[in-house]
Amino acid sequence: MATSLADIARQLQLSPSTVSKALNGYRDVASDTRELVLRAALELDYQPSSAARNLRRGRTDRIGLFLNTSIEYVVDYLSGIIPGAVRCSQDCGKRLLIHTLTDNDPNQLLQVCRAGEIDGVILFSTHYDSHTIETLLAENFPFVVMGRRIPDERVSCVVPDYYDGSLQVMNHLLEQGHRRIAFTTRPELTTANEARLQGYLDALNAAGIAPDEQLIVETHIEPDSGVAPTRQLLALPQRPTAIVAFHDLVAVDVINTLQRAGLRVPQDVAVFGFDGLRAGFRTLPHISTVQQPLERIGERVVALVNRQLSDPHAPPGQETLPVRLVLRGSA
Amino acid sequence: MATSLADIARQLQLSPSTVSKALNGYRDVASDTRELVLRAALELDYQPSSAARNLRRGRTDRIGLFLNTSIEYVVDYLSGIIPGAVRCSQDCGKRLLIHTLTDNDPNQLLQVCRAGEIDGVILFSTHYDSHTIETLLAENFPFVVMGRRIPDERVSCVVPDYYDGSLQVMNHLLEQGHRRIAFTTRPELTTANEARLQGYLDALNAAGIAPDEQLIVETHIEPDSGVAPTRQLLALPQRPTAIVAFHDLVAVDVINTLQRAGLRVPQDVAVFGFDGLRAGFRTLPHISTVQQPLERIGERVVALVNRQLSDPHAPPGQETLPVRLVLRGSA
DNA sequence: GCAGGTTACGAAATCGTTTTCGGAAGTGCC
DNA sequence: GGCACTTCCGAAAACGATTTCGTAACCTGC
Repeated sequence: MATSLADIARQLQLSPSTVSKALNGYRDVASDTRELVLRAALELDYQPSSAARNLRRGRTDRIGLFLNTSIEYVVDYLSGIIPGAVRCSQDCGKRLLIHTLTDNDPNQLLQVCRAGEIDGVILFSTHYDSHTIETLLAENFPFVVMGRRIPDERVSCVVPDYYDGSLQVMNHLLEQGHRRIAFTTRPELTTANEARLQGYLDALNAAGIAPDEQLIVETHIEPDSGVAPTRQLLALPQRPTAIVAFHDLVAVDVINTLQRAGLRVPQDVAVFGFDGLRAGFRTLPHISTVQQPLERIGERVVALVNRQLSDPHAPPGQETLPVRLVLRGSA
Repeated sequence: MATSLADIARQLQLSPSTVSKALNGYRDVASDTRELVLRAALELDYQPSSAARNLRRGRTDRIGLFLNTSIEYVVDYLSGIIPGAVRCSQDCGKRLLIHTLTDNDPNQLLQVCRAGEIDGVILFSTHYDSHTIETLLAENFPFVVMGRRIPDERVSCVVPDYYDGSLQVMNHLLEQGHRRIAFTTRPELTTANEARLQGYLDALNAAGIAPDEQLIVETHIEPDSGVAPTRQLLALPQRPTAIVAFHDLVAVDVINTLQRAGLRVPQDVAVFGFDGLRAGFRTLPHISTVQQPLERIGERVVALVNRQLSDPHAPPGQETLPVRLVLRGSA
């Protein structure tokens, strides 16, 4: 049986109210008694009942994040985000909790919010769901979308500047003299996708190069899904001298495939990825990439949730964070 | 403001008790009223306050898992475990929550347990901590250790059969005619480590081969940490024809390094990993490995926690799950 | 009609905190 | 001594659900 406030009160011949106030730093307590209480609490390993406290206070000081099917890049991305998010939560006096969804049921998210298990929620781009967002807005529940820009000015979100990243990559390659630059893109139409592709096209355009449709190929992030597109590119009569993958995990496939075909990276073909996940260190050479400020994204996301928590009327924040070219060897 | 039991009660001219009983399936309620209540609850999007319910019931139906510094292989391992763990929790009527530790403070784990935020906890091998375990035992708090055997029969744990896995790998390689087989091991002395090494030695011994100390090298799981040991092995006057890495992520480095040195995998050097993480699909060829039954581990771990929850006097369970050789190309 | 049983509901206690409010004791000042 | 003020503490009311227990009302069978 866990020790309660009443236990301490009984032992010290005090009332629970006084004990509570001593522990919560009310000025309402003599410093002697506070000393006593603190000592007793420490001695008894007292930890206030989270349920009781949450019930009474009407809040939990917890921020939730939902993990759906454990897609590889989600987990990888998540682990990049977490240090920043955890640090920021701590600074705000909150704790970050990762919830698992059974069957990826988006309703569970709403249930958890309505049950008051968390005060605010971070929405991962992969379970963007307009019904969820509408409901959260309607119920006035604090939330922030991470990694995707939502075309609704009432929702807060934090996104990396994919467009600029794409421009940076292209300008770097163009400066190096590359003229035939291939680009892999996702089949789905997301704002991130569009931004990357637009950067690619704009950069080519600015350099006076007409885009070649054969150099734009589609691929997924599944294992090996970058292999076929790479082979396809190599089979072209005039093969590209650089390949920009929309994600580091795809770049891994690209590099492996190139090397398998006897080509040297970056001498024969330069390769770029996006995101700056740890997977980029698992090839030789390491992957040159558009580094997302992962820790900072985690930090800002939590900060925006926290702003909504401390001021219910705070305006939503839509933040675009700068990305950074990291040259590691593959380009 | 969220709707409460009282709101429904007021609307239907009933008492909160009756509403509660209707929602919780007591036989104590006329089926007509139950209908009414259920309909009203649905209509009002009613969700019981988690805090109130937990407080009153003295339990949360939540199982916790703690994520410390997001080490790459931890996250990767975790994502393998989770589907099974989530499924099993759901079957037991529980939910799985992943907690983040600030500053990796093991005390936070105890605090969360004592605060009654969760009913039971899954201890990840990476934060094995004898003080934590002693305390949990002393306070009679349900927990199960995952991935590491604890030399204390009061502790439940679930581990893959590393020893057998090591034997299987070695026997496979020996059958293929390999005689000079290198083995990478971790500097730390863990039971898993010992088991793998023992399997290696026993298999060599059974084949009448004297172990060569030069073929046993130490390495970490950091990016590139498998590179130097591989080069070291290649520099030997008589280089090994097979390399067994203690982890898939190390095997990635090994393969990259070999290929970089112009050697073909598996023709010139065969490579094995351990664990069967997705990283194994990110090389060409894919990594042959000792596949852990990840989903099943997740499932059993939750099942053991749940057993302790439903029967406080259930004996601890120490389960060793069989592993399986998966040949994917690198050996 | 009446004892005994069942059915359907509500009153009230309870879980362990927090927080408001009131009051006793002490202090300072004229 | 009286008044105002501060300091410290406790009583008690919440928070929102669950659960025990009591009790009307209704049935059933003799």
